Amino acid sequence: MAHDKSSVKPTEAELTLLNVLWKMGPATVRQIHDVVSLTQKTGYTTVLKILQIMHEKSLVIRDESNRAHVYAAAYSETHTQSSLIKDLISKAFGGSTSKLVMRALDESTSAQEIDDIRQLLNSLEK
Amino acid sequence: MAHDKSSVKPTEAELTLLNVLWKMGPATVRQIHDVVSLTQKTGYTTVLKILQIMHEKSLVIRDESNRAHVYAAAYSETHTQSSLIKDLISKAFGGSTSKLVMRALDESTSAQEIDDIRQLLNSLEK
DNA sequence: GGTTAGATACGAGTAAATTCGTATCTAACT
DNA sequence: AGTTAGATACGAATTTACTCGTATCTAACC
Repeated sequence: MAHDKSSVKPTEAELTLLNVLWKMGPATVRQIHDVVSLTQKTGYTTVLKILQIMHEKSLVIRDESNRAHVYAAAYSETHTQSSLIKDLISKAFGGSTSKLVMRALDESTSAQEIDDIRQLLNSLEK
Repeated sequence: MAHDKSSVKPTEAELTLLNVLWKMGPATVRQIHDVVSLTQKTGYTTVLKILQIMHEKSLVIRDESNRAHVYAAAYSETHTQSSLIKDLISKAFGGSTSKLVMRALDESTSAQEIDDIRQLLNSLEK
C-alpha cells in the first residue's frame, strides 16, 4: 500500500516545491527555481532533480509536450495537509486528533483565529 | 542554534522510543526493547544504538551509575509535541495555526472533542 | 548549416537515518 | 579463579534525501 492515496508524505525539500506549485499552479523548472531562489540558495539542477524524483513517486504530474516540461502537483494542498496531519497524529499524539488540536492552540492564538475555529466547530456539530 | 530548545525534532525511530519513555518513565535498553518488540521486529542492538545517538543529540539523558544504563526523555512529551506541530505549521500551513486546526478537525470529530476544544478556546480568550 | 542558449538526463558524492553483527567488558555465580 | 550471562561500544552496510557538476540534446537564431 505504499502508494495509497491517503499516505502522501513529501519530504521537506519536496514540500518546498509543492508549496510553490500550489501557489503558482503548473510551472516549469525555471519558474519554480526562480521562486525558490528568492529565499534559498538552491541550484537549478537540484530543483530539477527533485522534481524528477517527485515525478517517479507520482507526487507531481508532468506535461512533456513542450521542451520545458511543465510540472503540477498531483495532490491538492488540502489533501496533502490532511495526510501530513494524520501522520503526525498517529506518531506523536497516540492517534488523538483533539490532543493535537489542543496542543496547537496556545496563548499566541489570535482572537480572529479563535473565532474562525469556533465557527468551524459550530458547523461540524450539524 | 541547532540545539535551541524550541526545535526538538526527533526522527521517526527516535519518536517511537520516546513514546515508550514517556509512557514508562526512565528505563533500561532491555525494558525499552521489550516494549518495542511487542509491535515491531527491531533488534536489541538497534534500540541501543538509537538511544546512544539520541544521547549524543541530547534527546535523552542517561544514568550510567548501574551496569544497565537508564535512559529518560530529555524533553517532555508536551514540549516535543508542540515543537513538532510548530514545524509542521511552518512547513505545510504557511505558518497559520488555525489552518492546521481546521484541517485536523473533520466530520469524524466527536461531540465530546468539540466541547473540549470550545472550553480551551474560552480559556485562551482571557 | 553552424552556433548557442537553455532545457533534460545522468551519475556521483555527501550526509543522515536505520539496521545489526561482532567485539569487548564486567559482575556474579560456581 | 574461571565461566558465563548480559550489558555497552564500535564499525560497517543499507537506504533515503539532497546536492550539484557534467553530458547531452534541440529549437531557433544568424
